[in-house]
Amino acid sequence: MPVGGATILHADLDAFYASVEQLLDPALRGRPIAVGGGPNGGVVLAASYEAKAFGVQGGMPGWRAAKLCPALTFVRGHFGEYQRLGDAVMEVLRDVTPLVERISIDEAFLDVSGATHLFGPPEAIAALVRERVRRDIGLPISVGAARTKHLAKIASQVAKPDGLVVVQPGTEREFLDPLPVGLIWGVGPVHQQRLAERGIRTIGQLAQTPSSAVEHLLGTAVGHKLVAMAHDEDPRRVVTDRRARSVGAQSALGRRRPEVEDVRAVLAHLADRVSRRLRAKDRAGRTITVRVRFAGMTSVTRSRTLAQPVASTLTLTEVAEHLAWSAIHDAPPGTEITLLGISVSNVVDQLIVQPELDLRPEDPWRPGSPTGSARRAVDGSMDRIRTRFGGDAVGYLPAVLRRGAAVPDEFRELAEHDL
DNA sequence: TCTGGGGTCCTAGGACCC
DNA sequence: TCTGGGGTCCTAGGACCC
Repeated sequence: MPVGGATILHADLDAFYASVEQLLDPALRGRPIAVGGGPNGGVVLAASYEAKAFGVQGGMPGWRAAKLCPALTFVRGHFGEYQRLGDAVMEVLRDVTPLVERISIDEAFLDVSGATHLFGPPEAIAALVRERVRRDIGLPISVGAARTKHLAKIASQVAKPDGLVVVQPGTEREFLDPLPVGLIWGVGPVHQQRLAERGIRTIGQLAQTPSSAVEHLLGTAVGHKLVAMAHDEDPRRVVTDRRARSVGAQSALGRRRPEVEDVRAVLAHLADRVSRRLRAKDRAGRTITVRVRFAGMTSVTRSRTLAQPVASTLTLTEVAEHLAWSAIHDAPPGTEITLLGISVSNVVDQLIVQPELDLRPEDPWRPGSPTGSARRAVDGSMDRIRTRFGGDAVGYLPAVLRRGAAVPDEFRELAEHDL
């Protein structure tokens, strides 16, 4: 148990992808750069601080970024390097304590309460981590230290770029009160707007608002949580073995009229990616959700929960196809689609193979499709070939996806959570 | 010129059960 | 004949995060 001291650290690499590019190519240092996208299309995945100064942000269409910052240099990502360097940073953190909770490629919480006898007080540990990451890896990293995860995370945001902020116990209120509510984890543009309409802009103002009023504004659970955060009540511990509760894959397609063969090919490709990840970890899921985005950015989901967990490519494809067409048929005739996605939730361990597919007649499998054992045999041999010869040895990228601006698989993998 | 891809959690209504 | 309250699961949508 932490007894006092700002023993929770939040370590967050600064503009990670962009910093890696500047590390790899000295000519890019000190210049506004964007990873991904381009002046004619695609989205910016990350921007250097020099680019952020012009208002360029991740997720922004490339043409808009180029307009904001005419001198912007677009670079293709070195996704393998991001994975390698992100992992290396985590090893530096684990040298300090095993209590590291990685929450993304470039970000982690540390509980250093057991490390102070070796390395000194939390502020010294934070400084040490920053120095080692800079010296051994060459990347800038910001660190926040506080008594809770929530506050440590806010502190690291305040510390950016390349800084260290320690919230000493007892000084939490004076630190939090003047900060904008948007710094609270879980407060995005919508909540911020709704709070602002009631005159609530700072965390201090939020802390002085009755919980019931905020719950009325944002819903019971969200409101309750936010007020607790504003009061600096955060019971969460650092958890080292987090596992994903769902696994999914999606692809933007550009605008197209939905055609049976296209839809089937894309869904088969997505189902293959999802089910391979499940099988690799001996897991399976009961709920299958399909997302269809239509031109105009409106998107709908259709889901179905099966009696048995599934992890077979073919089953997933068939259920997904059924769900996708149910969504498409509910849209006005002639509507174009721009994205298809599949997600599997209600995920469970499945060390023993279930008789997945000897199914009820009302289930939507096509008549004459393979039995459960045939499906397992196909998946099994595909998985073995891929293990031997690499992921691209079998399977194919549908022509529909090749025509669009498909994102490289290495980039997808960066965002995957451990199953 | 027209917006990526991976996730988490919450809400509300309906079905169903006891 | 009319009626309660609690709990669980499922579906669809939405806000948010990296």
